[in-house]
Amino acid sequence: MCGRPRRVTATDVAKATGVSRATVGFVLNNTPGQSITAATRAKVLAAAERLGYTPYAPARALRSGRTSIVVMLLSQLPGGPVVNAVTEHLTALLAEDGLTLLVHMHPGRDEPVSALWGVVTPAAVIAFDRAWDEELAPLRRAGIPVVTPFVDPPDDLDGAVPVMMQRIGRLQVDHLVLAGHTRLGFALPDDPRLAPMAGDRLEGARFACAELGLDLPQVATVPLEVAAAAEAVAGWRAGPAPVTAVCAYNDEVAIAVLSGAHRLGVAVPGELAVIGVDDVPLAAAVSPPLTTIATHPATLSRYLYEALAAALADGPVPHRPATEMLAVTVRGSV
Amino acid sequence: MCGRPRRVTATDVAKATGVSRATVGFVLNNTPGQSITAATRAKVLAAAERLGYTPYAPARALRSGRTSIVVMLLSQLPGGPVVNAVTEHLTALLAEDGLTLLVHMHPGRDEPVSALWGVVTPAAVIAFDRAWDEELAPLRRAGIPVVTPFVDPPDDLDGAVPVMMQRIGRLQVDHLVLAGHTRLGFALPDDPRLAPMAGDRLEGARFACAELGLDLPQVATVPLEVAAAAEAVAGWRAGPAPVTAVCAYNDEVAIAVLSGAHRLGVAVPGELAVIGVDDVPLAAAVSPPLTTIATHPATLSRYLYEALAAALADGPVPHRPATEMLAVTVRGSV
DNA sequence: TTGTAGGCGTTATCAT
DNA sequence: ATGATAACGCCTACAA
Repeated sequence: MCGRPRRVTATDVAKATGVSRATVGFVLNNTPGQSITAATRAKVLAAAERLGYTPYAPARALRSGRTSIVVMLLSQLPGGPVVNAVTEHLTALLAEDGLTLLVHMHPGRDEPVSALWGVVTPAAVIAFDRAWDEELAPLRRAGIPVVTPFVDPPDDLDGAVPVMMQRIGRLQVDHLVLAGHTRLGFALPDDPRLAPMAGDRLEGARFACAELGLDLPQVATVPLEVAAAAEAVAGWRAGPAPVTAVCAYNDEVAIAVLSGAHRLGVAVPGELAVIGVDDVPLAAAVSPPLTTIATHPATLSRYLYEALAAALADGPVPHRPATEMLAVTVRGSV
Repeated sequence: MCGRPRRVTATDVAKATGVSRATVGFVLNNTPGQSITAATRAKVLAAAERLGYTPYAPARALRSGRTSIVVMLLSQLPGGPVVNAVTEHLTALLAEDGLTLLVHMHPGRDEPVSALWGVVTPAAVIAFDRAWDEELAPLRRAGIPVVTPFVDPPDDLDGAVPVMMQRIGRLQVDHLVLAGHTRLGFALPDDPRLAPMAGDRLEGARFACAELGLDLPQVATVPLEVAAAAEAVAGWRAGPAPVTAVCAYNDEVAIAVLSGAHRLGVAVPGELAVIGVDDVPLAAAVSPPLTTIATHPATLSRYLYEALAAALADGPVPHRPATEMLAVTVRGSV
C-alpha cells in the first residue's frame, strides 16, 4: 500500500491484456464499425473489471470538448420541498439522456458564481435566481445554454420570475374573492432572504386587489412561532373591519397562521380563511387541511427538461405558459 | 456570431497580449517565485477580462491530477430540511478551503453509482447512504476519501447509521418516560422509501421500552392526511389502556398526529403527548409547539467538514460522538 | 483486426 | 524576466 495510490488508466488495462490502448478504447466505448474478436473483447472487459478501471472524467472532457454535466444553481433562498421535488424529477429525466444533474448551492455574495466554471464545465446550467443573469452571460456566449424556470415567454429576460411570482399572488386573491372575501391580509415570511420573492408575490396580490376595487391587503410578517403568529392574527382581527382572509407567502407561513388562529380560538375558515403556496405534503395533514397554490413540480421539471434538451440540440426553446404550472388545490382552509 | 462559439483559451489571451502562454499562466495563477513586470501583468489581466477568459476545468484537472470538487451523494430518501441545512452549512465551510460542494441525487437502482466517476472526478465524496459502501470501495482504493455521516466510531463500517437512528428512538422514549408516560405509540411514515430508517428508529424505541420494562410501543402508520391521522389517533386512544404518548418518525408525521388529535378533540399534551424528530422550522409554529429531537445540522456539518479535511490531509479522521448531534428540544407537546 | 500517433488546454520544468 | 517543451488520459483518424 503506497501512500498515494494511482488511478487505473486505460493503458493499465491494455498492458494487462496485452492489446493496444486503442483496442481497449474500442471495447469500452462499444465503438461501432470496428470488429473486435469476442475473445479479445471479453479479456479486455474482464481486465477492466478486475483492475477497477473507471474512465477519467477530465481527460474524457478535455478530449471531447464537452461534458454530460448539468449544473443546477441555487441561491440559499429556495431549498424547500418544491425544489427538492424538481431535483428528483429532473435527475431522472436527464439520466435517460445520459446527462447528470449536479446541484450547487451558491454560498453567498462574496464569491462570484463564475468561479464555479474553473471547477466544473457543465453542458448546460439551470439557474434558479435571476440575480445571476449578468454573471451567466459569459457562459451563454461560450455556447453553454442557461435555462431559467418561470420564464414566460422564454425569451423575456426581464421580469419573468417576478411575473410568475406575481401571478401566484394574483391567483390567491382571485380564489379568496371568489369565495366572497373582500378584506384581505398578506402574511410575509420572517427570513429576510425570502424578501425579494415575497415582495413579488405581494405585488401580484396588490395588483389584483386594485383591479378588483378592493382595499390593498393588510401586510404582516409572520415568524414561524405560535405566539408571534397569534399576534399577527390578532392584528388582522382587530378594528371595526377585520380581515377575513389571508394570503400566506407559502405553506409554512400559512401553517403558522393556522396555529396562531387556533391559539386565539379564531375559527378557520369560518372567521379567517387562509391560502398558502407550494402544496407541500404537510398541507393535507394540518387541521383544517390547507387550500393552497400548487406549483406542480413534475410539470416544472418537464418544462425545464424540454427547454434544456432543446437548447442542447440548438433548437428553439419550447414555449410553455407558466399558468400550466399553477393550480389552486382546494382543501378546507378557504 | 458563428453557430458553435469557441471557448476563450489562455492561448487566445497570450496572442492578444503578445506574450507567451506560460507568462499568461504565471499571471493568472499568481505563481510565486516568478517576477513579472507590473505592466505585463496588467496587460494580461486586462486582456483576460476583456476576452472573458475562464480557466478550463477539465484541462486543469487533467494536468494537476486533482479537482476541488466534493460530491455529496444522496439517495432519494432524505431530502428533508435537515439535509438542506447540512448542504448549506457544508457548502460554506468547504468554500473557505477552496472546495466546491456538488450534490447528486442518485436516480435509482438501475444505474450504478460508479457511472458518476466517468462524469465528475471528485476530491472526496460524502455518502448519505450506507447501501453504497461496496460500490464506493474502488473510490477509496483510488485514494479518494469517502465520508459517511453518523459513523460512530468512524471506522465502524457495520451498523453505524442504524445505531444513530436507534439512538433517536431511544431518546424519544426516554423523554416520554421521564415525563411519566408508560403506554407509548410509534407513528410510522407512509412513504415506503423511508421504511429502512423508520425501522431503525422504531427498533431503538423498542429496545428502550424493553429495557425499561414497558410494553412495546403500539405501532401505526400515519399518512400525511388529517382524516387518516385521526384514525391512527383513535386507534391509540381506544381500548381500556390507551396510549398516552407517541414517538413520531419525524416532525412531519408528528404534525399529522397533532392534527389528527385536534380533529378528534384529543388534548395535546394533556391526553396525548407527541414527540418528533428533526426540529424543522415549523416545529415551533404549530399549536402546541412540538417537542422534538433536534439533529443539529450545524454540528453534523462541522463534523463532516472536519472528517473531510482530515481525510484530504491524510490525517486521522476525528472522532466525534454521535450523541453530540442529538438533543431534545422541549416545547409544548410532551 | 489491431496498432500508431496526434491533440485537446493547462501547468511545471527547464533553458534562454 | 520570459519562452519553449513535455506531459496528464483519453479518443479517433489513419496506417498496417
